[in-house]
Amino acid sequence: MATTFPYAIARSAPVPILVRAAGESQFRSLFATRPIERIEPNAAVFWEGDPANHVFEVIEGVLRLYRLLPDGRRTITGFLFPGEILGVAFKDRYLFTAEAVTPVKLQRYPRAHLYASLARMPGLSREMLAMACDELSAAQDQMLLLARKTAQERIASFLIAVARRISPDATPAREIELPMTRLDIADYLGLTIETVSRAFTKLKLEGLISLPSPHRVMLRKPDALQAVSGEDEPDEAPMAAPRRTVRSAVWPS
Amino acid sequence: MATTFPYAIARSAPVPILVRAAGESQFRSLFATRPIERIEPNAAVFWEGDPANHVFEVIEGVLRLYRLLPDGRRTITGFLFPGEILGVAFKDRYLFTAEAVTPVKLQRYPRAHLYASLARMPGLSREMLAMACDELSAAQDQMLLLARKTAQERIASFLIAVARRISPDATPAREIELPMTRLDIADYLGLTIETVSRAFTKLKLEGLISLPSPHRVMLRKPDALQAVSGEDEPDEAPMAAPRRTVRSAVWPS
DNA sequence: CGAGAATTTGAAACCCATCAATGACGGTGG
DNA sequence: CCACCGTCATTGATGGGTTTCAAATTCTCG
Repeated sequence: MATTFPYAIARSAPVPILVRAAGESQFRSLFATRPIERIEPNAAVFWEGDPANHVFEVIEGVLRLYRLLPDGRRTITGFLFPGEILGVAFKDRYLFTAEAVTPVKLQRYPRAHLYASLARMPGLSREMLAMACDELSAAQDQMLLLARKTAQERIASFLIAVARRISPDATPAREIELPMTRLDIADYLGLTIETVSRAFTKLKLEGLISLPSPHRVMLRKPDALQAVSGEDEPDEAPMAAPRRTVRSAVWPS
Repeated sequence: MATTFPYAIARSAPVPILVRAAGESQFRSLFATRPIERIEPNAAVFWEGDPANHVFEVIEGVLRLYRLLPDGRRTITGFLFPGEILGVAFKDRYLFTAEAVTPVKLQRYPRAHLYASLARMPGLSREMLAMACDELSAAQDQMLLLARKTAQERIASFLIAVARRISPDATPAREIELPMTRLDIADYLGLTIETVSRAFTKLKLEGLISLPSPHRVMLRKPDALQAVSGEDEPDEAPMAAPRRTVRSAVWPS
């Protein structure tokens, strides 16, 4: 399809948008009376480019959200856990494909109703903006991970993030389940399955984790894992790195 | 700072948020009466973690937005061009640092006023949501680029994206200026300056671009460039790749 | 228990990063 | 005016982390 240059850039065109978000909210109250639907593993909730007619709440199970390049290369932009919300698009088409990793239960709410609710519930749009912001923050974390972290750091970051995400309270879980396959993890972290596997093995040999089964991980030394993740201050920083930028004259004004 | 595990994950904590967006809008009308401020190259508009007290519109020049890992590794999450908007946070702190690449003129608007305006201007929150969605779409494109594209593909994608962005009308510019340094480009694309430079040279040798100067690029074969970017259908796809996922029972309902 | 799928492990190749040196500008001061 | 100098970009040589290709092993589930 030799699309001529100007109008091509296939994916960033008039595509849809977002999103995922969790929380207690006016938002979730919308779903109260909706029937629960079930999806089998590897079935899609919707495809990238589908008309974005509904928003969804995940009741049970895990979803993966992904985009593809035309030749099939895939990046998983995120996983969705119970309690999180999906499809709050503000374009008319979905930005990505959403598929079930495990058996999933979810509720659906029509976007048209959502817009009506926006008028009625004053806090709702604010809430949706906050959700979009959280999403963006996560996306930027992920960009930093993909652009600059080593394989080992990516895996460590991933394990820590999952541990925090699945635990309802403040203390991250010590033992986590990873329902997704190594391929899913690889496509999420910008690696191959072999590299993912080797990174797990290395962390295991170093005693930071153990793997009772491929889909179950015990975090034996969470703070050591945190250190490996690249998010900690490096030990040796005797003198602070000098800022290379100039303080702006703008801020004080 | 050996933060104990639970509360660590420094960056995704209660940090701030967003954003960038362009457009004709109610939004931009807010800035009408504001004085124009000037920033010199490499000076910061604000730092990651600063209280997010203002939103900004870029009048002239280019900004870079970036995040750092504690050890100094950097990822530029985006560049901001004239007409685009910055700092529409919905947390209380900025998510990233914003610095001038070139001499920049911008206008500032207090966020507190913005919230007041939200009540007065009904379309505004909708507009802001749309902006957040565009931003997210761009972020996901970038994730795909960082996770799965080769150096050559990244550079081609970047050039095409800039050509589209700087041209007000629909037809991308044939000749573009890149005010940012090779290091900025490298940190945006998850590469090193050497790899960026070699990719430019290779595209030049292949006749797809020419480089009158390091900061000026002529796109000689835009559609060939598009083909290199990885966003085109690969030539050889005699039979469509089989979908590996199952059509969901959910959608038709 | 058995079969296919998923994961792990191994060996080799490759792309990009790193280290190093040269070249091109742009601004400054003699 | 032009040599000097610092910064940035380019080019070269080498090395390493990850990918690719391949095979063995383990897991899962009917």
